[in-house]
Amino acid sequence: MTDTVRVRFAPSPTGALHIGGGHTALFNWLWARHMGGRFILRIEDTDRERSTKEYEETIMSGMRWLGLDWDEGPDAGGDYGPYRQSERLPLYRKYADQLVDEGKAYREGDAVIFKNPEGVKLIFDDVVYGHIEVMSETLKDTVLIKSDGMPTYNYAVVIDDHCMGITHVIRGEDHISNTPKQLLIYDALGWDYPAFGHLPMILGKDKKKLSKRHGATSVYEFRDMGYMPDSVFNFLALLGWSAGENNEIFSRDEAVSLFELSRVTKRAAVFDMEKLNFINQEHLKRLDPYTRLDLVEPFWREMGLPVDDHSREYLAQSLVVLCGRGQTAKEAAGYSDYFLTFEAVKGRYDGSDVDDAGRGMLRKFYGELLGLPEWKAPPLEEFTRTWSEGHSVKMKDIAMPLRMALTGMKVSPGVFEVAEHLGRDECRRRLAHFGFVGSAE
RNA sequence: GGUCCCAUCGUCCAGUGGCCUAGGACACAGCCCUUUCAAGGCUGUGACACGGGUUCGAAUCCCGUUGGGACCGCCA
Repeated sequence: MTDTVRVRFAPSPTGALHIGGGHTALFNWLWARHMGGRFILRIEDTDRERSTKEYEETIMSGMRWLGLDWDEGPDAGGDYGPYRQSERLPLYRKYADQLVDEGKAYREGDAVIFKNPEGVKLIFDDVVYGHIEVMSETLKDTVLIKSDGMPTYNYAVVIDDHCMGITHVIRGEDHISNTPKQLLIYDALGWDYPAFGHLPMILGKDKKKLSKRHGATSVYEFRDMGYMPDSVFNFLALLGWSAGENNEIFSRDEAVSLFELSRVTKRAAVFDMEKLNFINQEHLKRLDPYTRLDLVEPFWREMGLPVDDHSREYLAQSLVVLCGRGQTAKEAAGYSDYFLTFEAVKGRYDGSDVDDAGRGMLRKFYGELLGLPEWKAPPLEEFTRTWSEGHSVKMKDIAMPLRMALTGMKVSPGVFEVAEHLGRDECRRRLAHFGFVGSAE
């Protein structure tokens, strides 16, 4: 039991779950699950100014959204709690006092400061970056306890990782230069080092560290844009790791079984929206219609469409007809409004692009079409093809107006599939509205 | 400035001394399919930063150069 893997994600609750934080959490989670270990959530709320309970909540729900469940944490409990640093103050105090007593640290005002030794070679073998060594004289004295009684990051992280039995410290590459400082504290306390595995940074398109300037950066923004948790998960997992040469679209379970910390790459990765779009579309395609419906429905509602006027069956089938069009649930919702209401069509199209001569032909054709015995896509298409040949008009000259009248869009799924799904009566109603079908005369 | 890290197509990855005239994916271009758009199929453009070594042999190892990045807070 003592040698099971224990990893942690230790965010500070000073903002929503950032895409970089999500990446770090994800890799920790993958390693824990792959190894059958424990994934711990620790809240590093030692910045009294900026930490809030609300952000703590936001971060946790962001992780839940991504499907990263933790075994120990502020809400989950565990044998190594408390899991909020603000609640572990006596512990930090205790070791700080010990360090002062041993002459390894000194007090300055209310603060406790670690005395930086000289001539010590600090060495660690990073699971990802390999052998790294730094001489202690390149470092300075570091504050352990701040004047307000709170521990600093570099100190608390050591105490907690040790006391919580963390076996692998997996975090962003920006912490590599912090590691030697922490090593000094491990040494001073006579503790063994955990294994360290630093993760490559995630950059924006301009190759600068990802920030708000790059648009969406909190995982919630991706949810709101219509991305699936599974695809954000998949995409993030691909930043700095690969599951093998021909395996880019995968599930959580597949990632868990394939993941290897030693296969993580060192080079910073650029966050590429295009790739995320592709991955999301792939995951969307693989969904069964009703699950897809659950994803799209909120966006239809957001658009003010009459979702409740239709059956679940009809709505799900609408997405089947849509057939993978749209890279996000939001796009899919936007591409399919005409299935829910004719109003959307009327808002886009008024039939004025058809001249009188054209209208005459269309009335003749649509009149016959609407009279067909079977209202199914194949016979509709078959009839249309035959008719267009018989009257020497191009297929698209009679199919396109139909598309416009039915969907109000130049672009849609196969128009006969759309017509079938809409039903004969609804099609007649829409065609009649634009005068494409003769009212009695 | 000091310390540390990184360096393969525009982007994400594969590649761990010979299988590499460097492979896949996204994006891009063309073609096919076709009632539009997607999807799908096919084809193409496109990279080992540079210079020295080591070696019979280097994208892979070593050194240097250049270019990026991180850290150097009583932030985390």
